[in-house]
Amino acid sequence: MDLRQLRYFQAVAEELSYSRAAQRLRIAQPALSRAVQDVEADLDAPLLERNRRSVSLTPAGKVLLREAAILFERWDEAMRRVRRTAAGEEGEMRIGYIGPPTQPFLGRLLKEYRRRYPLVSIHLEERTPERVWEMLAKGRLSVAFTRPVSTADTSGLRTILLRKERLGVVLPAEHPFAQRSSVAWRQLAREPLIVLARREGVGLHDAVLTGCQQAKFSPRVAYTPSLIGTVLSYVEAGAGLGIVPESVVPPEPTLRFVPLKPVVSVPLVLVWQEAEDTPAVQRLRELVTEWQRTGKLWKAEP
Amino acid sequence: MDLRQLRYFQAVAEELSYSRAAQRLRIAQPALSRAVQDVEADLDAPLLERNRRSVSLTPAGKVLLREAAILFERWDEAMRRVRRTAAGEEGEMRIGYIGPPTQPFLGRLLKEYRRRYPLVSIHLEERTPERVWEMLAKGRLSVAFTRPVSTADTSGLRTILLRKERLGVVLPAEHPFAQRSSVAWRQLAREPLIVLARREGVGLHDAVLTGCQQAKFSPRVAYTPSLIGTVLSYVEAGAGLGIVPESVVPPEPTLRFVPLKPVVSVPLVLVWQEAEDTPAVQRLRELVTEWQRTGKLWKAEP
DNA sequence: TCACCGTTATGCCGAAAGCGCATCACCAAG
DNA sequence: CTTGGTGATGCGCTTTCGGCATAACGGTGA
Repeated sequence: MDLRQLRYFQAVAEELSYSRAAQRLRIAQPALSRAVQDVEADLDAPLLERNRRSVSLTPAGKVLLREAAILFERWDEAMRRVRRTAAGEEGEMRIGYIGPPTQPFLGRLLKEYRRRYPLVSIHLEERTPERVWEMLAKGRLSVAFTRPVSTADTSGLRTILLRKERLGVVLPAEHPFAQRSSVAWRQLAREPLIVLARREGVGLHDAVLTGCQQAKFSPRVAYTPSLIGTVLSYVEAGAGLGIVPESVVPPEPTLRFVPLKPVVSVPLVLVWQEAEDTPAVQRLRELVTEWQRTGKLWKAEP
Repeated sequence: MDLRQLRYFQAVAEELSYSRAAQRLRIAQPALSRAVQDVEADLDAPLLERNRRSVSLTPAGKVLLREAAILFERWDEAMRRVRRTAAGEEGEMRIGYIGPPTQPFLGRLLKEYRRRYPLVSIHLEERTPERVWEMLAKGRLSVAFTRPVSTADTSGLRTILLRKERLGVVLPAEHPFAQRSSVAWRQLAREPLIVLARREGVGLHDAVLTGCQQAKFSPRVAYTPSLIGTVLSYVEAGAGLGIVPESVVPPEPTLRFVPLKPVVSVPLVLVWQEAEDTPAVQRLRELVTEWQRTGKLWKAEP
């Protein structure tokens, strides 16, 4: 027994007429006659009562008609789902990300993604850059927004650069450097510095150390808090000068951000498993590329 | 896309190997290769990743594999149900019956039926004989145990005789007739009689009147209660003599049943719609026939 | 490095199945 | 009794399906 045969039976059972059903199916009537006979033989069950000039359903026929409707429904649904999955319009995606540097765009990006592909279910995992890379390597994430980490195992992973952020110094508005358009690394040699803890952001922390090293001094690191916001709090409290990427705009008017020279930058990247490059991830990449190309994010609210 | 193709895809997806799948399906490997390609073209979705020496599932392939399992499950279930329905092992049956004369056997009969065909759902409707015939004519019942009713429309209905019950007189144990082996109708001429109400049992009531008429007298009908049990109560109370079929065995030792001569009997029949003669009903008829033939009912409890 | 083995894909042919046309058998209505 | 419409059947054509032989390819071992 076959889908084609079932479809034919269904047509006859619904029309209660072989000739009308044949018209509907755009085939000749004898083919139908055969098909239904074959089905009956296959199930060894009479399905249609063809007595004098009228066709009616036997109990088994009624059951089959009901079941057929259900089966075709499920069948179509299954085909739809496969197509949608292949097109990246349906599926599942686990996104890893690090909070602060992605905060300015991630929300709006995902909002647009959900608008376009509402059937893709998204799981978000906020972690430290190191954890993100680890989960990615283990296949626990489909894709991630993070910073490069030198220790990470990047085999089988592919990345695209989203942005490079210059490092700069955050200082109180009344500080002598506050009005300048840039500050040299050298000038930080004697200052107490405040940098994000290494375990929270290896890339950033190491970039700061590299900057100092290239300027040939060893930094006096006063504090290494776990949150980027806490860096700002320390600065406000006069505990020293903070070093952060430019995306960390101080919200308080009492603080200033001044870029450091020579430019040292920390990249932000999009990473994914080459092996698990699902259509849903591809669509996300397309969206990111579109954003990069046009330079425009989508409005938060339509 | 086709059931065959889906089955082929399923085999490959489960084995993750074309050649093993081909072995399992007992076909040659090239046929499989084609079939899967056709499916992929049909859905325009890649389903299998055949890279270097290994076959793996794409996201769409995973979805299809899951859906396929569900679909085949439902498909098999549907086929099973149709077969079972045709064999009368599954289905629905509305049985009409009249209470008192069927009481000695109906319970055990249905118990055995349920034991043999547990998936047939049975609806029981107890009515007066007239109502039973009416519902049968309207197609509201699949089959019924009842007594013939002269006014009933029997077109399209078929009946088989279950038993013919002789009429007899129920009287107090101390009554002069109580020790006799039969009583002539004539002898009831002067007695006050108690008969079931005509609206409750036309066949029985009319049979009594016919008996009297053939004995050439008009009966003195004292009471016509609605329940057969009430007939016995009246007799016990000394209100007259009851006339009932022999299946009404007086449980009280104070009452006696004595057959009437000449024999007048009321039949009990099994009736069904010729047009709605479902397999479930056929099985019930077979069971009844078996009972009639062997004369044996099945034990109430195994 | 190269031959070899086992993998999937492709070309080709014979067998089988599906379909349409013509026609039959049947029944009801005119 | 004819006529028109129904489903069933016989037959030939076309399509499809499967098998065989073989190609293309990648991994493995000498």
